[in-house]
Amino acid sequence: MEELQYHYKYPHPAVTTDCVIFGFDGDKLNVLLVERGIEPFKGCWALPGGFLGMKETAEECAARELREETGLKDAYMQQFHTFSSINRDPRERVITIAFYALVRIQEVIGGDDAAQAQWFPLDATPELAFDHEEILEAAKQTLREQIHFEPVGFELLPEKFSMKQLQQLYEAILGVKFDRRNFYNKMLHIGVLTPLNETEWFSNRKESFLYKFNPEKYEEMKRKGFKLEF
Amino acid sequence: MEELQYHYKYPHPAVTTDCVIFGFDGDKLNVLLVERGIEPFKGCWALPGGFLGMKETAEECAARELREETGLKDAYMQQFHTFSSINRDPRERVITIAFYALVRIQEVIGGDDAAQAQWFPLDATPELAFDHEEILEAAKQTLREQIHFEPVGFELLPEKFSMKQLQQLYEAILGVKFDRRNFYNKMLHIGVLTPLNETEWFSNRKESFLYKFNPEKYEEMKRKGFKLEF
DNA sequence: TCAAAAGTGTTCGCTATACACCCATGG
DNA sequence: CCATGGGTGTATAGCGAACACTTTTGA
Repeated sequence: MEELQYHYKYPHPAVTTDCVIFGFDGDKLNVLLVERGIEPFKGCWALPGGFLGMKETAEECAARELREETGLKDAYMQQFHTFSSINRDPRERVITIAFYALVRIQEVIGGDDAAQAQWFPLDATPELAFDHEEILEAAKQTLREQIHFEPVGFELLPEKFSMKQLQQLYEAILGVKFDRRNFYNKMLHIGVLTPLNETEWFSNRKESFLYKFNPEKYEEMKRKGFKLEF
Repeated sequence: MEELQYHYKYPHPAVTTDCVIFGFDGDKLNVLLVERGIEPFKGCWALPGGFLGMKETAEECAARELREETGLKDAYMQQFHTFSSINRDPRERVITIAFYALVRIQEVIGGDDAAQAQWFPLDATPELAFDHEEILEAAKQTLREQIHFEPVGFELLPEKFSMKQLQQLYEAILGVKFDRRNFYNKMLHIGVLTPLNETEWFSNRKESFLYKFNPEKYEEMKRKGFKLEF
């Protein structure tokens, strides 16, 4: 028989955090999923997540999950919604605080539980456990909105990147196509990119210039009020 | 001695919702606060809120709080953040799902607990219980961001309003001043306003034309992609 | 008759957009 | 030598910001 050693005067729901971990492979946006090893939904793919400890905030809990799955310690991470449908979990009432994280896919090493973690392109995700499809959909929507105010793109790219990569990322997030020349002009004009005098071969036709993100410039622009129109 | 009749294998935090209820009085943005009748923070002003029932979602819980305080049944309401600091509440671990609501201040009637509810201008709020100052600050920030994508302003105004009122509301939310003529032109140009052939006397100098919000036009614009720049 | 509120247009500069040309490379 | 990828510049239209005049009314 189970020991039920925690007692309360009123009923309490369980609280978890779930993480939608986005990574960009240079072509498509991907999300990291784990295969559940226990019931319910055993064998089903799900978002990484877990119960909130009593001595940690939701942010700490989500960061812990991220570290366990990716080995990353300080990725960009943001709370975006709390899901509280009554029957989310068949075991008991569970509400989950959902986060999304942006990571450089190259930096991800197998975490503690990495055996069953796997990247999926956003347009080819499997069926998910619980209400995780809804959570994933909400995360995608939030990311699309955030990108207008925050340079979230840069969190997903390596330190040095080509303009083409940056464009592909924005196209992948927003689901639209941009004119290559206008995209170059705009990005260079707003000034958050520092051109490097380096090139790299991405295609086998021609080498590309590399850029890096300029955080000081970005902070300055955010203070003055800022818009990134697309 | 208290009866502790709810038992769990693992510790569970308590979960509440808190509501930041904004109202516009034609001049300034206001927030509805309640005076706490019980410990902790007895006598202190706080955001309306309460414990999540086991048979209601966070959204239902917040709507219930709103109804109890304002008598309103279907105001605009939006979840914006979940606060989970460890010692938010001295009694036990409590996490709170925070919502903000936009209501027409004229439509608010005394709710069930109205005796101790009171509107405060945003620039003259008293000291608040718990971490409610932080919650209020986050709500203001969220509202400022939302107003660029959603016509949240209209939720705060009466059905018929003058251009001046609309401008004052936007100024109050964003904390800036606009050129009266440019504001008129822009608002009329984007087409979400329907001019009414009616006037009303707001000042004692000259009567003002009235407008109403056009939701169909707004939905159409939102589908096509949309920006409200200020 | 003067001050304050409110309604209406014009001008200018910037920027988003559409679009064309050149260079380098591998086959 | 040509197809492909990649770098750069220009012309135009539309929008945002600055700005002036008129009318109405109460004091």
